[in-house]
Amino acid sequence: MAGTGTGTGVRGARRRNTAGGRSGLTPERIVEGCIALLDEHGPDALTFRRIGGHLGVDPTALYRHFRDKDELVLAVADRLHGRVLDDFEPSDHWRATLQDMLTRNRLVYLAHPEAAVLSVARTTRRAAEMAGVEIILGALAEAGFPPDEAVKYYRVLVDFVLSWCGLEAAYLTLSQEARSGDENAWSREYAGAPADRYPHIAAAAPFLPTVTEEGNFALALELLLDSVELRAQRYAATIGEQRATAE
Amino acid sequence: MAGTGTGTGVRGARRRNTAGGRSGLTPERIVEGCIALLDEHGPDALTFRRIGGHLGVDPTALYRHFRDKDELVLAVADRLHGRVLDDFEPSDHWRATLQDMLTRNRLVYLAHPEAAVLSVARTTRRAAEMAGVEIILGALAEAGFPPDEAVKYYRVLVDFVLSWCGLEAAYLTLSQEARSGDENAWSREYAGAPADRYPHIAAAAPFLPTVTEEGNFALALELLLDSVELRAQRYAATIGEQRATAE
DNA sequence: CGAACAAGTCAATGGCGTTGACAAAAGTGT
DNA sequence: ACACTTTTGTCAACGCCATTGACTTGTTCG
Repeated sequence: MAGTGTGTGVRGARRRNTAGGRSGLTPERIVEGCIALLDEHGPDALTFRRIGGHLGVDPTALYRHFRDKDELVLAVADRLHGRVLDDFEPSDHWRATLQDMLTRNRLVYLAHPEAAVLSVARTTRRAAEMAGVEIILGALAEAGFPPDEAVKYYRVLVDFVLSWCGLEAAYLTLSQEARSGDENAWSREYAGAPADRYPHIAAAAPFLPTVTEEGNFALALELLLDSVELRAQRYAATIGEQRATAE
Repeated sequence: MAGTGTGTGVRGARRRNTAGGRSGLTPERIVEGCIALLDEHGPDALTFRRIGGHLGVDPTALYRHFRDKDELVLAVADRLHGRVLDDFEPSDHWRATLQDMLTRNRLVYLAHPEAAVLSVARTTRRAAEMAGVEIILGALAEAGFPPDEAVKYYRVLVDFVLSWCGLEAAYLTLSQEARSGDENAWSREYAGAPADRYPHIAAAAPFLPTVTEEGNFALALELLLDSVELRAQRYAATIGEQRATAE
């Protein structure tokens, strides 16, 4: 229950409900500072020393508001998670709703990879998360799935987007050298693969760099939703059949 | 390039092809020690000091075999990749080949969650990785895709299985408290969701705990391969059409 | 007003990756 | 066998990190 950090386990016991101490430092201001720092200087900049410097405050002052760095990162993640649904409007077709929502989810997470990496495997159980689950389950119900079927596809879609974002975010948090090395692997080393031992790689090598991250995600999501839609249609057909034979 | 660590950039210039120095320290022994350490004490245990302690060697001795920690992690990752292919036999149908290989990939990674977390995001560009890529591209070629199409589905399938394993592995490496807390979220807090605000969650709640990790992965993979197969058939049909009209 | 306590500061701890200087062992050429 | 070069393990140190305990200062409430 990371919350805003106001609660148990914070240095100096419980906090009064005032608007900041003598430096005007609040969990909200800290989280905002962290996001600014992440956006400006990258994931490696998220250290207590640099956050403190950015806010004009002693680094250890942050411990008055967050128990440790993990709680701080989760608070940042919470703030971002809310943004996914901030101005989200369900579409009139269930498939468009799912596609829009999952795509937005990815964009928000990838805007802040450091927070994403640490939070994809966690369940926050806060209001924003529940609202998102409700929307997805609603879309699947609209597709025609009964609850016991819907939960299966719900888990597939959620785990898919979370894990995919986790992978992309982890990649973004790599150091610059490691990342450029990995990127060169595709265009250089795979292109130089011996055609006798790796014929298919040799044939595919020219096209490997043409795949973009956005296109890759879009295709994966499209493949999944295609299958879900197909099964929804089949499910509806068998239900209709059962109804027809029952009458 | 990075290879086993024997190569450029390693402290002390190039190395002779002897079987270890005066302590019998080799890149292979180091990697094995790392995996043992990861399995036993988790991902945070992978520090030069602890590796050195585990191998009975000065921590900085590792720099004679690996330029930096990144290169070491890559070597560990490739060892895992290699285990996926150790006794793998391609099936006679391309879909079975893909399904078997990706399923094996998951099993190997989840057997060493700590190592998996560190390696899923990396492209190792070593032999084992290339062999796996070749198999997947070969299966897609067998499905009827030309290289420029095959690379798209290759990237989808690989990124899917890597990211999925990363998420599951990250979950397995969470502390016991965090994990049980997250598990309770599904059965307790979601079950107690107010039915007026979250009607679909309320309806689905009883079925949420019935989803297993294995079944979840199997379903996701099945959905993806269904779509890939469908597109392969459609692609073959349009090619046949073009041939028919060309004659 | 004064006691209680929150909130910021300071100094210090131990761990991390990494580096440079050094010593000992192992190979190499004569 | 000898001097040589190169490898490879060791040692001490640097700067960074998160985190802690003891302090000071400001705020707030009885």
